[in-house]
Amino acid sequence: MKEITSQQQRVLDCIQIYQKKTGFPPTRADICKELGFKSPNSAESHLRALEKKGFISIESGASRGISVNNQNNSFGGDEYPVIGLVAAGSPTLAEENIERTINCPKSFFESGFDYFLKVRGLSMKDAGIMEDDLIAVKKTTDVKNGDIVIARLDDEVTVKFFNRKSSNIVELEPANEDFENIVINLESEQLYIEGKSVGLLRRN
Amino acid sequence: MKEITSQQQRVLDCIQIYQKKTGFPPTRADICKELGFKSPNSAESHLRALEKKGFISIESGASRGISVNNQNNSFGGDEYPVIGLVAAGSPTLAEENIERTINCPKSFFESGFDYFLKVRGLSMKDAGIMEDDLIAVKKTTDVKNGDIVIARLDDEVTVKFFNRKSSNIVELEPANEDFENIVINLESEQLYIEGKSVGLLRRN
DNA sequence: TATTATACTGTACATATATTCAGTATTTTT
DNA sequence: AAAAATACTGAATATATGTACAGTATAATA
Repeated sequence: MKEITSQQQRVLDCIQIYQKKTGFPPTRADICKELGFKSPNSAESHLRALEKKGFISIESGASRGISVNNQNNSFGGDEYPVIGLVAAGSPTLAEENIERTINCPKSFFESGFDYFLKVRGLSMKDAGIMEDDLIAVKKTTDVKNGDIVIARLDDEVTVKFFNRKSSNIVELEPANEDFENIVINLESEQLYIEGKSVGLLRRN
Repeated sequence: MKEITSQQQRVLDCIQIYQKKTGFPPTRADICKELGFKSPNSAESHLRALEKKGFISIESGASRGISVNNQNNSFGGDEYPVIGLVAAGSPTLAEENIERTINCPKSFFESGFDYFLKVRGLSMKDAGIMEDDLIAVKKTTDVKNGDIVIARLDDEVTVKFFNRKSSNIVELEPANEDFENIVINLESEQLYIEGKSVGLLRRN
């Protein structure tokens, strides 16, 4: 995605505001009216530039055939899979593990996310994570101490605080005094970081 | 909102599916193509019926000028206010209390909701409600024992479990052993139920 | 320095599109 | 039994709209 100019940003904003207000995209003439242009070709040129840079798609020949390529704006939503956290087995995006999907804006959780993970057990209850809560998971291996991570040891998947003690020692810490820390020596054990928690959703 | 016929429902579904797929509403011809009609007037008639019944709005003269009147479908979202839970004062929807808004589908929490309430303190921590969590609040006075309610005593607003002991006695129970139950005698004290929690949102 | 991208005005036109009119037939409501 | 709503086909048309062409001017890039 190339850089956007300030005028192109104005046009992009205009499209989204118009769509939010009316329910359908603007025509070239609508954009001109909103932004004070006097020629429909002013809008046309900006639209072509925005399309070239990947911000929008234009359906040739179709009136109002503009669609914003929603990357990280809050207009429109997407279906996110809900994956059950089974005691054994990796929480892959394989279809058999998807319980259902939830429609949710892409930018709902700050840094974006990939799927929801349904929590089993109370090992993180003091961090406010209860049974059946849905954790918004961002797939990444870039985690810092104190992050709530989705970790996999062999086939055991677990949600815990991440704490790197030294270059070879990682501790996975629960938030419940009834559970004990899991100490992993990276030299003798395999630890997979599936991702980290970027948010939480609970529905009563 | 009058009753919808099965054919009109097909047309309404068609509009929403088309919009989700392309980013803009269909023309009469598009609807015909999708549903197998041979005359654009078939679509036109259904659109007029849907408009008359309040399911859609049509902008006269505008191409693709159809907008679905989103009541409780998951297409498109709305801005919901986030209200800070101040120690004293009612969490009204007055503008000065709105910290910001969050774009979220209307049907995101099952029974619908009216606003988000930002939590202060840890009095409900054992129920998994932590500081700065956002509770999805549905404005209602219809609460049952065990519901998490937003209650107001004079100017003090609090989030607690609701428990009616008898016709005159209500207990507001925290989920934290460091806090004590609030016992209210309805004969001598005023209790306002602002609403109840229908969900929770946390962003790391 | 030449070229490309940006940022417009203004005119023109083919076609995409809404919309009306004229029918036919069935079902529902009054 | 009459009227209104539903559910279509088919043709016609005014206009809404995308889009190309011809310019002008400035800033950024090669």
